[in-house]
Amino acid sequence: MSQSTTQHHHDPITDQNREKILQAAASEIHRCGFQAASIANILADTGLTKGALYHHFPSKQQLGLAVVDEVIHASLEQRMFAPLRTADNPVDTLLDYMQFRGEAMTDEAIKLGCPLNNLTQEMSPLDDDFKGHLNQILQMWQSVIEQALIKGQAQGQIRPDVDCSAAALFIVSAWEGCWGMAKNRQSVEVFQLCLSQLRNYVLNLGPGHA
Amino acid sequence: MSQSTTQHHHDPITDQNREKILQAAASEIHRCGFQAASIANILADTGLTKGALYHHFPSKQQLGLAVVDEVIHASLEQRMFAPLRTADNPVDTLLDYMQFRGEAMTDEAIKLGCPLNNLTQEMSPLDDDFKGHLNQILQMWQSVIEQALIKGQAQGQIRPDVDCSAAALFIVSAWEGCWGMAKNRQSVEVFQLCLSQLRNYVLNLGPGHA
DNA sequence: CAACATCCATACCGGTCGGTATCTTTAGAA
DNA sequence: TTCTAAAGATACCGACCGGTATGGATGTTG
Repeated sequence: MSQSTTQHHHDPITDQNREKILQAAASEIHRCGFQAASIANILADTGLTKGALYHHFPSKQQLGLAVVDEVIHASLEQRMFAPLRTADNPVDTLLDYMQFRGEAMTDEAIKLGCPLNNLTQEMSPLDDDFKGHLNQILQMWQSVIEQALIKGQAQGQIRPDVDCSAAALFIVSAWEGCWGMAKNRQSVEVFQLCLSQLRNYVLNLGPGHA
Repeated sequence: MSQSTTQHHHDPITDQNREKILQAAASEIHRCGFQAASIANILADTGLTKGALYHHFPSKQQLGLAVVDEVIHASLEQRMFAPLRTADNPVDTLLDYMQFRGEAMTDEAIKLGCPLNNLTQEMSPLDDDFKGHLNQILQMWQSVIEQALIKGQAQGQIRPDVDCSAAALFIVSAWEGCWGMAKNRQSVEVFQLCLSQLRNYVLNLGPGHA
């Protein structure tokens, strides 16, 4: 695979058109959802045609799954999971990240909603492949937060009696719920207000809040 | 309008076919979402044809809005809003209702998700009419819970420093979030576990948890 | 050069969609 | 009975969908 840069087969590094299609698909899916996402619109954004798309992806479903893995999962991994894993003080890192996400949120992003949650709500009941790939991301997210809370317990920031697994499950759930509520209201203030309540929940996991 | 039972025009009481279409549409939308809901499938369920549907509803959008108002809103009003409004002890009523919903939840309902949340996530960015009608339900829900918390403050069950509006916003958000998470996992146990964490949040609004 | 695989553009297909025009049937009112 | 309008059935339309078959570039290998 990495024997030579002039290899005969599929070289993912220089595959620019595939990446263009992937990004356009991610944008279209984010706007319209997967089922309503139009192949024609995606191609219009890229300037390419169906020949290019169906050369790189065997079907619309596989394109969607590639968006899930290579765009959504990759973005969360880089922006959230990795920092939480390597943080010395993961609980503060989590709280800071929630604060940051609230402040950096834009009207457009609120209007369209969380890409992960959108696809989860739409596709989980319809397609087991989507459900599996999305589930993997959500499980990873929950796991990262659970480990952060466990590390917080070792550091005395989280009470020892807290069920870190259940708390992590709830944090992820409520986080997506905040996105969803703000999406309907189309208000970043609602998102910030809602997320600050979630911050309160996390703070209440600390000592002195028995 | 109510002058006579033998009136010449549209009598909503004896309009059975309209109700059949409405229920079939609610079911189809619940399964597939609004955009993917097929008029043909709805009519196949009822045994009627397009002539009947487009006699009672001017468009698919208006049919969808009727489902929102006359099925989803009406159901929540009857099963949740009204009991909370008239309860002597609305905080306990809320906690009991959360418990009840968790225990009475079925695999099928978890798989399909919350009808209100499904439509909210799908349609809010796409259609202002849907957004408005759904927003009205969510605002009502939040308001009912906020009033319950305020009444709880008067009864000493909720700390006086609690921001009941923000807390109600978060409760509704997290509630839908729990449903969404369980929808991906397709597990009633996840729903119950998640909702029990939300119960903990509400309990932490009480005295002795400063 | 010739052979070949990659990459992508074009034209086209069957199927489904929401919606409409037209007609028949039904039923209440005079 | 006769008139009238609601109620609903049928056939049909244009638009869009995802997918495919084909052929033409392009560039690498023998």
